[in-house]
Amino acid sequence: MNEYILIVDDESRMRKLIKDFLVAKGYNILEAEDGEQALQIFEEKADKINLILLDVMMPKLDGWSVLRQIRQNSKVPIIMLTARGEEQDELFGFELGVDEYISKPFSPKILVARVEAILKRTQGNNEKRKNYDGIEIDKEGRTVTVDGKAIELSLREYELLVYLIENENIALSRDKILMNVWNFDYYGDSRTIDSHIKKIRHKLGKKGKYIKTMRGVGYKFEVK
Amino acid sequence: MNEYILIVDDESRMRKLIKDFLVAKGYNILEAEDGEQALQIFEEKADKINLILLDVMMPKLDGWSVLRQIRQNSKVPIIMLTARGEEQDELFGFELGVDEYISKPFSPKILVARVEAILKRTQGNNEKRKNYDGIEIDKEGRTVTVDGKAIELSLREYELLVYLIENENIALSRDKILMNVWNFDYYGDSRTIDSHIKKIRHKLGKKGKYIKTMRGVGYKFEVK
DNA sequence: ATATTTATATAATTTTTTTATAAATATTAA
DNA sequence: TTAATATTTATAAAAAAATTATATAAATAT
Repeated sequence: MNEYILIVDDESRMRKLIKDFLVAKGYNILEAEDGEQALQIFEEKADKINLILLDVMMPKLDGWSVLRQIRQNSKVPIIMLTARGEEQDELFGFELGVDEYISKPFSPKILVARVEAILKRTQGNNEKRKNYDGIEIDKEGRTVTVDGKAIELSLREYELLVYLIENENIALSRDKILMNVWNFDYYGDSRTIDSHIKKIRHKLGKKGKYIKTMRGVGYKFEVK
Repeated sequence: MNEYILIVDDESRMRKLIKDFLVAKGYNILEAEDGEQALQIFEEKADKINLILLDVMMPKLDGWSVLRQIRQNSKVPIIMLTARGEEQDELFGFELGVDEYISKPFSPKILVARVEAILKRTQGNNEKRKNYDGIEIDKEGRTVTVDGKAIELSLREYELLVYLIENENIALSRDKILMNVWNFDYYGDSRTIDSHIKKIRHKLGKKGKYIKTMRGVGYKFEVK
């Protein structure tokens, strides 16, 4: 349960409405107010985003264009938000890889139901707890235990560790880590990541060695 | 752990498959091979049955009809078994009170995981009284006692505490808490939640420590 | 009237970032 | 290859920033 949903709509009121209901259901929300911003955000956080709610009518770049662009290299589930009367486009959309349509106005209940149905379908077996040679992450509780003993991690430490672990066996550059664990625009350079890595390693004790240093690149979580 | 699960499917092979896995997990199984039988069994044993696995396509009386009948006077959790491609019915189902969908073919692992998840969710909440290391909530009476001694909580305090406790071991964000305990959205960030937490902790005395602060996130109720 | 809820201000605490230096690793020249 | 040099990361401690706890006051509801 740590899914990210990108809401793309030019009306801030609409975004807020949707967001509130999804937040209440425990989803993390990203917002874009036009197509260009949507593409930009998606490019940065593609690996985090589990579903996109995409309005059709938008200034700058409409929903269809965004859809096409994203579909060039991603299969992320997309729900299109259409105004009533745009049904004739639906068939067209399915061919481009739309997963669902919801026509405005819609009840929040329906929206939530569809989102949950799709995520259930696509996520498949998304276990809440995972165990990596004794390092166990409980996402609901946001706690980490090592060999059954809880360790205390700060927010950033927790998120950094989870990010590394979710990308097990993948070398992650510092840039990528900053993009995903910190906020989009983060200027600070210095040894911030290193400091956190150090603390995490220390708190993991013997198992800290699973966080490998990839010299010149970044870090990698690898159990072996 | 003495839960009864009713499996409704016209294919005996399918029933056997599901049954074997659930029996292995320690559940008691009842079987029905069509909708009529399902209703009959449910009528007889309604108070014993904790969950129903219900196939949609069946002779005599299909899954939807069974669902509707049962929902007239029971909230028993129901998981619908659908053939692939019946997704469009899902929304319809949710409104009728379906708790989950599993589409065939499915892996037994997924089935078991969902069954367990639902039972955990529903069983926990069903009890009118629960005791968390001396903190006891009587939902009917809307009272809380600590080590047998009643404490006085205001409306918000009570609801906040119940919300935290019902989500035991789950880290709850401030947003989520606001949405669920205050049920309106809320501008400006004041320390309202914190104030209430403080008061609850104080009233819980020593046991106030079970409300953990999740820095950067929110709060979590955790007895340990 | 009284109790409850929310707002505000400040203190206390924790987290995050920066900084400086040491250590490790890689690169280059002899 | 070895030694010198450069680059990168590890580490610790200090500084800065962010978050929460708490008390009290104000607003609101009962």
